[in-house]
Amino acid sequence: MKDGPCIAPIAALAGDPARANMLAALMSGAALTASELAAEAGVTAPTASAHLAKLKAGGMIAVLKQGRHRYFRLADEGVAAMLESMMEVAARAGHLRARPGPRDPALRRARICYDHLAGEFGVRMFDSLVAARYLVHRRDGMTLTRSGEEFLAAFGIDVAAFEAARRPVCKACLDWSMRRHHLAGAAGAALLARMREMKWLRRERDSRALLFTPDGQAKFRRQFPA
Amino acid sequence: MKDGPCIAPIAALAGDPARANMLAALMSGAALTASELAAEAGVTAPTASAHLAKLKAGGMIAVLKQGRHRYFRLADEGVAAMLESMMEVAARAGHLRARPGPRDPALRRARICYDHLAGEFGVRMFDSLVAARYLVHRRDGMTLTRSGEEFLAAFGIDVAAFEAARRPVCKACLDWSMRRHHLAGAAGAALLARMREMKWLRRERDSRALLFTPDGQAKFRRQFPA
DNA sequence: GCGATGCTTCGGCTACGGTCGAAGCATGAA
DNA sequence: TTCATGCTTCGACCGTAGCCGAAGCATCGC
Repeated sequence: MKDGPCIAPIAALAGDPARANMLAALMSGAALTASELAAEAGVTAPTASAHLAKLKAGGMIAVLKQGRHRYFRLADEGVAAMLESMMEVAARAGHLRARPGPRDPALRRARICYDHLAGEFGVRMFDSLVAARYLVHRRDGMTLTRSGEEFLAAFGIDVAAFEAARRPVCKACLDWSMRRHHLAGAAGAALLARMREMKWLRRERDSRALLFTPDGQAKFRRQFPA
Repeated sequence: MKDGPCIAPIAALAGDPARANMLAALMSGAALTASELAAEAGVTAPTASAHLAKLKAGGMIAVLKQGRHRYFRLADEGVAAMLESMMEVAARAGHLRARPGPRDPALRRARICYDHLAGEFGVRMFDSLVAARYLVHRRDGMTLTRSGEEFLAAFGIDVAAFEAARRPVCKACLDWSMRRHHLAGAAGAALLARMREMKWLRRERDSRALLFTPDGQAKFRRQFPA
């Protein structure tokens, strides 16, 4: 079995935390620049450059030169499928790990994931948006529908700003506590920001937990019916 | 995206060559002992022990104690699916990598893969055995049929010895140069051993290439028609 | 009981690979 | 042209993780 397609070098590519973060960010299907990926991975530009060169050499990502930017995306469907299956295994392992200790319930209910809402509330919002067809699944990710844009605008969000930002508008992010999806991307971030603006919730000190006010919770339930 | 199931530790487990070899060996679906896996990975017992402990901790493999042996197998279908998808990506990358430089043609034709025949000859033998229904696909691997056993016996192989050995009799091994399967496992090893015994081929010095004699090649073609 | 076998733990060595700062190329803007 | 931005290359540092030999536990066979 020394022959066969040896998975070690491929797996090793995804095995580094910095590269794994980059790949996870690219799972949205969007093409991101080297700088964006560096920020996503939490490393400096030189380090990111080295990582991206390796991912490229390993056939995991494809690059598109455009002006002085370099956009990176996953090489093909196969790579995306592989990452997906890794997430499945990781989620299962993580799930089992979470089983013994009933983790902080506040974190399970609502927490901040990078810059958007995760946990039970995050999953509920995601499901609600999908049920209302404000958000639809597309090849390679999620898309905001016309009615979805109107909904966000009515919610007090500057939808036009999404166009300006290079960041993907909608991104489904797998929730480690629920093993379901919640909304990431620019829209996910904007929704959380708006909720904080309206004082529906506040961030707990020194924690990623988000605490809803009674009033905020009621309004959330009305806005995002199960 | 800091949340989500983080794939890095999982991928890192499969990213080490020794562990990758172990996992690949377990892909047959069989349960193997620590010693067997150590040999498969080409490391000493202590090293293998450490690797297996890590794989276990990561939820990739399950262990079954039986007497003074410890049998290891893949934890679940999800892990197998993940490894499968990795092999797909690896094969694709390997294929592309092989494209530019026409690699050593002798290696492409016939080479030793661990202890069995790989390359064009290996694939041809595999296809021929399948076409004759000496070998059939089953859930989780290949099986030698009754007529297949008779065929091997007529070829001069001690089929009864397969039972004694704990090693899986038939195993399909993906060929990196052909991107097709060839036969591994005890039967694959026995077939190659018998061919060497009959002087159909010899191993090239300091290489994994196998050189067929003109006579051996003719007999091979007759024995394993395309 | 006693040795043999299978596996694990321990200690120490080594090397590979990730990391960064500084400098070097490109490309686009002024 | 000249400057600014985006990215890469270079050089050096450091930590982690793989590796083995020897010794230590278990379990089995006699």
